[in-house]
Amino acid sequence: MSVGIRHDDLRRRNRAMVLSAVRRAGQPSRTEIAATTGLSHSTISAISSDLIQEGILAESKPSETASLKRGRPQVGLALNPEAAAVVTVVLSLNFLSVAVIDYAGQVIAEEQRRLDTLTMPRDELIGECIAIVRRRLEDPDLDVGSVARIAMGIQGITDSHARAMLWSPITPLTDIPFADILEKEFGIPATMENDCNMMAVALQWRDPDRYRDNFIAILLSHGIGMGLVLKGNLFTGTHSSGGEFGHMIHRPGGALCRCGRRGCVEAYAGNYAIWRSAMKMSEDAEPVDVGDADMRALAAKAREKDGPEREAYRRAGEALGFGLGSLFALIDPAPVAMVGVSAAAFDLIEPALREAIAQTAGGQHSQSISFDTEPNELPLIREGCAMRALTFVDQEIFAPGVQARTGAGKNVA
Amino acid sequence: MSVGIRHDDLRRRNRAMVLSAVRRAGQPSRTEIAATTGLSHSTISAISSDLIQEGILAESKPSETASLKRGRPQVGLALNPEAAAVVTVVLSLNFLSVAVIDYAGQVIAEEQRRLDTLTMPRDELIGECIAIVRRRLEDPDLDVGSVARIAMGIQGITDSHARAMLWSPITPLTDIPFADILEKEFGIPATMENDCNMMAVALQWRDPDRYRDNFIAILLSHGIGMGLVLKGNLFTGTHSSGGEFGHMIHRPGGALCRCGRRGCVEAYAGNYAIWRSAMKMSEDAEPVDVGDADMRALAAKAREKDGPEREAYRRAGEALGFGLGSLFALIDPAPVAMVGVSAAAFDLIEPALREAIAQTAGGQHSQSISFDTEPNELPLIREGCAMRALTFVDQEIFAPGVQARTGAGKNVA
DNA sequence: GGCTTTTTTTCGAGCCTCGAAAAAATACTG
DNA sequence: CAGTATTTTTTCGAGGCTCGAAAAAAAGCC
Repeated sequence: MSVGIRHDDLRRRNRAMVLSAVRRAGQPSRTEIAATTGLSHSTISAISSDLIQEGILAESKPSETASLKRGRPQVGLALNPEAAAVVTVVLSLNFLSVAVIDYAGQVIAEEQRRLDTLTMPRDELIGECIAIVRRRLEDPDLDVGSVARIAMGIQGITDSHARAMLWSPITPLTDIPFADILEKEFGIPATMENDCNMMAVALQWRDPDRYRDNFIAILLSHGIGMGLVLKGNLFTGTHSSGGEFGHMIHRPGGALCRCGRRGCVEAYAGNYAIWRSAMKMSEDAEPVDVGDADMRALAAKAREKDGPEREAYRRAGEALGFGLGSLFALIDPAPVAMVGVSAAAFDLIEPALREAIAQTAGGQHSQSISFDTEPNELPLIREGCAMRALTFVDQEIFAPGVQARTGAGKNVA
Repeated sequence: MSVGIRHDDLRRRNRAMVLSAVRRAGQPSRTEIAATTGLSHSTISAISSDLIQEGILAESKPSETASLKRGRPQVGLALNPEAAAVVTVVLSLNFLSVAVIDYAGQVIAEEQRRLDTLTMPRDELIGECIAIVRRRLEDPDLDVGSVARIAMGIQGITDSHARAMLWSPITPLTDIPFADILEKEFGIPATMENDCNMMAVALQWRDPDRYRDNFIAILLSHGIGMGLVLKGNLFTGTHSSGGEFGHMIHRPGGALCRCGRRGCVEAYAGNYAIWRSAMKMSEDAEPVDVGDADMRALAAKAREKDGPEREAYRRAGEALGFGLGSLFALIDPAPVAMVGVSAAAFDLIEPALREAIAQTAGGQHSQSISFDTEPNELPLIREGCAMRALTFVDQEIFAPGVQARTGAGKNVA
């Protein structure tokens, strides 16, 4: 079934380990790396010497941190920003943004564009994505040859191998193999990632103390999405990106959901559902797109006085609470990050949510369930795409490292 | 974070790989092992020669399979039954059973006992478990020294490290660290496993074609439990055994569940819920224990004519269907095995189940969702415990293998 | 300036896996 | 029935990798 470990895998994996340690720690010394990886100093010395020679890592003068301890000062190792670059493409409702990011994770170029995703024909949508990437790649300031990976993020369902968009609320089009399209167009390996998964990846890098092994990122926006990290790994479905929290069933046969079915969590907690409920429209009313400004105004009104607006948020909280309760029955409680425009209204949602979750098996330790909010999802998605692309480069491009150095590897110097 | 690969890990892992290949294939030749593991013939030859010398594997004469092909006949490698033994302990409602199993997986001794688990005090319950194991271990026919692992399975929630029973429907007692208790008593490493997880493990060994990487085992009995295998690995919660499918919320504020909460799937699909509904009792009625024979009679009645009995199964199917729909929204559809006494009534459950699941996002490809039934859960649980214990021996006891052979390892012969 | 302390590199030993070739064990062939 | 072809298994030397110990390097301390 799974495959044995060949001898050459050893170096490959340990190289990846070292790169991962450097990316995580920033500027660790060789001694620190030896400690975190459990490998011997000699091994770390050999591997890092290789990586420096190959231009992947660089020694950094620790200017002020020195002169505190006695012995030989530690030399920090850092990622060489010029070792490679990656491109992120984020496609969301009526909005396309692209960024070029160096190997150390710094944004070195970006471009954003409004477009009408809902009505665009297939060719045009694909064309826009290709064009915006091409413009960045043809930027004369940029060393095109060093771009080693493209990571595209989209709101909606992707396949479990991160190759294609299967379905998305931002367009009626389905099954667009963006990863293959971009690879073919630019000859650079690409992936097509789910937006909420990328939010989770970004949170793991942003705040590793809070979001390390088990946590949940929930997008509260027009739709309801989820990115799930369990035991340190991003959770995906067996066929698709999975984790469609918004389409768990809250009330069988209940309110009409954007997906055409009834009773989904999203049909009570999505922006359109909150709006529909606040406007005292029927639960069968066709979902409409509500702007962020309108949602903020709605939240303000709900805070002001009791009424249908406040009730709408209460019902959203209830749906989210019972949904989380069912989720927690499966995976046990974990910290939650609420992301998106309605996360800014979490004060209106939280009481009913906590009340609902307390009525579920998953809410047994409801006081230990923590919530954090982040209103702006786009930066998170881009950050997640960037980290995903960079760790791919670490592990798949720089970790084999054998085909690059033709023989003259470690015996020089 | 995760640790680098040391040089000695290599042999250890590849030994484990070989043992795993042999356990899976039965009597593979060295050539077959080389093919499945991807290791070279020389490596397999060296490792298997070690394992044979250590008495873990044995060559087996392939009596009739030979004389079909031309060249040198393949020599089958098999697990040496006497290399070790494991003990399984299965504790279920009013029933305790223990078995001793040899390294090749054959039962070599067993004992079963009825006891009143619901009223037993803590010391007595623990005492009975210890006593039954002791009786088997002190059997003069058995080589006690070779017992390398005890795996205990119980209906209920265990912790994610498989050390303790946290909660169980078979006893009002909570938080019994059975694994520690057995280890202390017998000086043999032990685990405390969740019953449904063991069902899933057993199915994976019984029918690897059908149940390989992604599948669901659902226990339809007094309560509703689930064992989940995703991407080839048993799924567990972050703190507990997790996968409490029966306590996902079907109808917020709905029928009274055995867990004291309302609207759980189990409160509609557990034996007591079906019974309660068929007897036209209130949804608030306290759950009662229903015997297997009564359930079979109820199913017979439901098959006979339309009426409250048939309606009760219909409602159970609806709850299971919406629950599966929510589960599939998270993990995508996968084959399902229905286990337990009510699995024998799956014909009564299936129509409503399929109808419900078709109304959910997870049921999008409802025709591709397959169901299989197995009325008897106890043999599955024991089998799962046995395989879990045996693979532990493969990987943790026989795979280091270094401390056992003092120097005189491979250079002999 | 010598001594202490800490980090990093060097060096030889010990394993492990691999590929190629040899050995072993059987069926086919004339 | 002896020789040949075929397939499996073992043997052997080469190449790599990691490790521990010792050496080297680079500071601060007195």
